Amino acid sequence: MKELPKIYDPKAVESKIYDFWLKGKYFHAERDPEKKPFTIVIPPPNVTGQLHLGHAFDETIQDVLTRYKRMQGYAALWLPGYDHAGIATQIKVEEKLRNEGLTRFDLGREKFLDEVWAWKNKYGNRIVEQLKTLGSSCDWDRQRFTMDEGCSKAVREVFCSLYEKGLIYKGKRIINWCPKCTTALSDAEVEYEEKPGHFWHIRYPLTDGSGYVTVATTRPETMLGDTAVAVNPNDDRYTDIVGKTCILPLVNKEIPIIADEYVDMEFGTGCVKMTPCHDPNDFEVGLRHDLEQVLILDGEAKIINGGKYNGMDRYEARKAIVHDLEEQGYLVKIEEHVHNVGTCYRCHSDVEPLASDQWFVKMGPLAKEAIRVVEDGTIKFVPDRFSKTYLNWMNNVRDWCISRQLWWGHQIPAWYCADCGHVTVSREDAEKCEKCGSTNIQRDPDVLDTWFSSALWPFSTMGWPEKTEDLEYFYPTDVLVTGYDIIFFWVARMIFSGMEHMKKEPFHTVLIHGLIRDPQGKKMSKSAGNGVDPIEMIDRFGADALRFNIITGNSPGNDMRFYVERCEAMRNFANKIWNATRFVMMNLTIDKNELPDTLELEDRWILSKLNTLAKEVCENIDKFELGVAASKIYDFIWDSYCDWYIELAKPRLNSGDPEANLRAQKVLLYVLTEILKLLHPFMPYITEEIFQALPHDGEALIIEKYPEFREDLSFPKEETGFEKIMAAVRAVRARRADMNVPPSKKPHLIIVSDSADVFSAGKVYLSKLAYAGEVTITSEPPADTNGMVTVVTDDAKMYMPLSELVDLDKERERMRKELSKAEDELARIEAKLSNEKFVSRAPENIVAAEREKADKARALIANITESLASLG
RNA sequence: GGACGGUUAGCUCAGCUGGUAGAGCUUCCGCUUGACGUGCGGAAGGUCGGGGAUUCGAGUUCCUCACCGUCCACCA
Repeated sequence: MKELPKIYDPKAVESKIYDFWLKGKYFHAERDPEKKPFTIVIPPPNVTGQLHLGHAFDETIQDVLTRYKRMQGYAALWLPGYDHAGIATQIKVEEKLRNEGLTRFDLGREKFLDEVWAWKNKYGNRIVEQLKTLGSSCDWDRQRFTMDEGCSKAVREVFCSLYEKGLIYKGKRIINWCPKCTTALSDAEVEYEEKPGHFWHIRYPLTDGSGYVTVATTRPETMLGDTAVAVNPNDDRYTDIVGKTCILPLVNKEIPIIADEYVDMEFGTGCVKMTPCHDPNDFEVGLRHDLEQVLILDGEAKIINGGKYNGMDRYEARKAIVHDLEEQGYLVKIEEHVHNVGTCYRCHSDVEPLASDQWFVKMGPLAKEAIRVVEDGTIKFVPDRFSKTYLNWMNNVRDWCISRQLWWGHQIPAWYCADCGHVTVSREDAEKCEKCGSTNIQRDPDVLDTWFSSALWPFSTMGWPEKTEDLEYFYPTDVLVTGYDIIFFWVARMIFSGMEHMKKEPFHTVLIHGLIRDPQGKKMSKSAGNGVDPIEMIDRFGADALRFNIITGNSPGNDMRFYVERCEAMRNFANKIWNATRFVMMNLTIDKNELPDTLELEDRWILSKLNTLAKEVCENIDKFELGVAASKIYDFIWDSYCDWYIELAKPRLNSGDPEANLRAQKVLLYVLTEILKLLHPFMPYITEEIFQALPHDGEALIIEKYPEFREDLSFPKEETGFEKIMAAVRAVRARRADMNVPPSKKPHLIIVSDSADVFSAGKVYLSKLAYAGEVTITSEPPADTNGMVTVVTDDAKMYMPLSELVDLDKERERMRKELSKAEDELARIEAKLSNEKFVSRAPENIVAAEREKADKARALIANITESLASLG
């Protein structure tokens, strides 16, 4: 048998094993009518991005599920792919250009796009490779990109079909504008941050000189775009000035005073300046009152239409305007004011609300089905609470602004006719106006929101709009795994897109996980410099250790803190398995994995426990409790298999009895192999490596059958029987440790018990594990217990002659302590049992269990009392 | 303003359908026990945030309060 190194070295194994899987095409999912499909589409990472812990988290969960289902015999497809990430990628390339002293406008659209594609080709493979090092079993043959030909076709089809249905329209609305990215954003792309600011109270004189109105604002520069002042129609204070006009200071423009229900009489002065182009509410009021619209900011948030302030940056203008207002006596007061400022989710610049002509998706009709499928349980969120988050958003969803003033992305398929003004929206590139036939047409320069294409991901990746066999077989997908931070961006939009275009939900389960945070609980970010590089973790501890760390440290939907020490602990776990294997292999003479005909007590014990484990693991994975499943495997391997079963096997292996030796080998190998199967989805590399080194039938662990509960390997009686021996061993060990008896000292062990048969069967193990010399099982305590240490469990009294070590006083004290502990326990149980109501109302089995506990406590007390008496 | 999550051993977290608590790391004691010191054996450590209710019985259900956190909405 080949010799394994003493310490497991993931580096020597992982890439080799990954290549082995690739060569075997195990990741490739074939449509197979004999099998049930199981499908996951990857949340496409940014094509030029780098793997961070968030990805590692997300991908590990998906890989565990995929490998599990694959081993269960499903045609398991994990479909990989990447997102073009419009803004993020364009920003990066523009940054690179800026370092060369260029802007995208210097290059022009076409050349700039060449640059981005070059960038994509340069960095696009990095994240693919990183995903592979993690062990991801994606079907790389089906790799997709949101801007590849097929996905682009899907985008085009969806845009046109929604346009034809009247669900996409172009219109002038207040949108969120990022002056740094110089594009419109959707509502979802705005992040609100609480920032300290001011409330400036400004006086607008009435034109007739009869007084003035005072308005308050947090953005004084917007006054340049004021076209009215509004009051509430029911506000008695202002009834006489409604219909009058006032003079807009600094601008010296006459603007009307209007009445509108929108104004809250209780708030501030009850007078509100109306800036229709820079506030959504004012925009609505403006439409109702036919107010003039004055746009005062350009794309970079510099002042336009603002007289002497033109060309100033918005913050510069704010300062200047406040200064001028104060100087000219219009500034009444300044209050400190903390308010929420919208910022761009990409660059975190303050977003400006401004009126702009943009394309929108009409959400009302689409939301209806999207709400229904979650309400009626067609789509389930795990944990369930996120369905509430989702529904709340979907119920209040506003139209989705989908046009972006970028170049990198899917260009909007709309052509404007210079002659008749008609807009031609078309699946094929238009040559002429569909209405007047003019060739004097120009394509809309804008591109679509990145999320517009990711919304189609579950079906665009399978060939839609063509009717493909893949779609037929693999759609709808099964589980969508993602973080709660992109429920609105992505999950919501996939759901309504799936319902609208496929008439079928895109997945039945949405498994939501939390964020990985740093040890202080802070969000990891590049700017904070507190990020941990998963690749470095893989390098230091192995991918299996990283994966196991992530999976076990977490429960569904909750954030987790990342500790490098935990990776270390999991590496140790991998090493533990490695060495258990080393032990098994160095004792192996068989070349076939099969259970022996006869099973000893301890064999039945471990097999029965293994059987229960398989059941529990499957149950927990099925309900997406991956962390629970993984820890159960961990405990079984470390405690049951390594610390107990291997130790138990040693006497048989060394017994000199070839039959006994053989049986032990067989069970050792069998259980180890089952462990590898159970663990494989979580720790794929080391398990496959070991599987290959052990005698095995199948060609690869990755396609072995996942263990499940087997009635014929369930031995509950032997399990409890063996626990008695374990309890005895533990008790002896504890006592010896307490007395500082070294393992080399092996006294005679006399066991007095009613369960003599069990102890007799375990005699050899007692001597080995409890460091005993001779072991005697008897029904009568020794006549002379003088100088003997007594150890007591529920089922046994044990005596060890260790006279030279026995301090009688200490012994007595200890026994009294144990006695009083046992008596307290019994008192508690008896109190419970003497409670009429408990006995009458508690379920029978619970009462019986309590009675049994009481019996045990009584036995223990009797044992201790007896032993105490024998001490004299 | 609304919704949600958290509050359990020194630290980080488990604890599913109610029957007086577990793990990892840390700490302490001991061990060349021929797989593993990335190890073995043992020990210490918790009035499960406060208060109330339901129940024979509540980290576990309900109400309430406090603190921490997240999301959504947003009155200029």
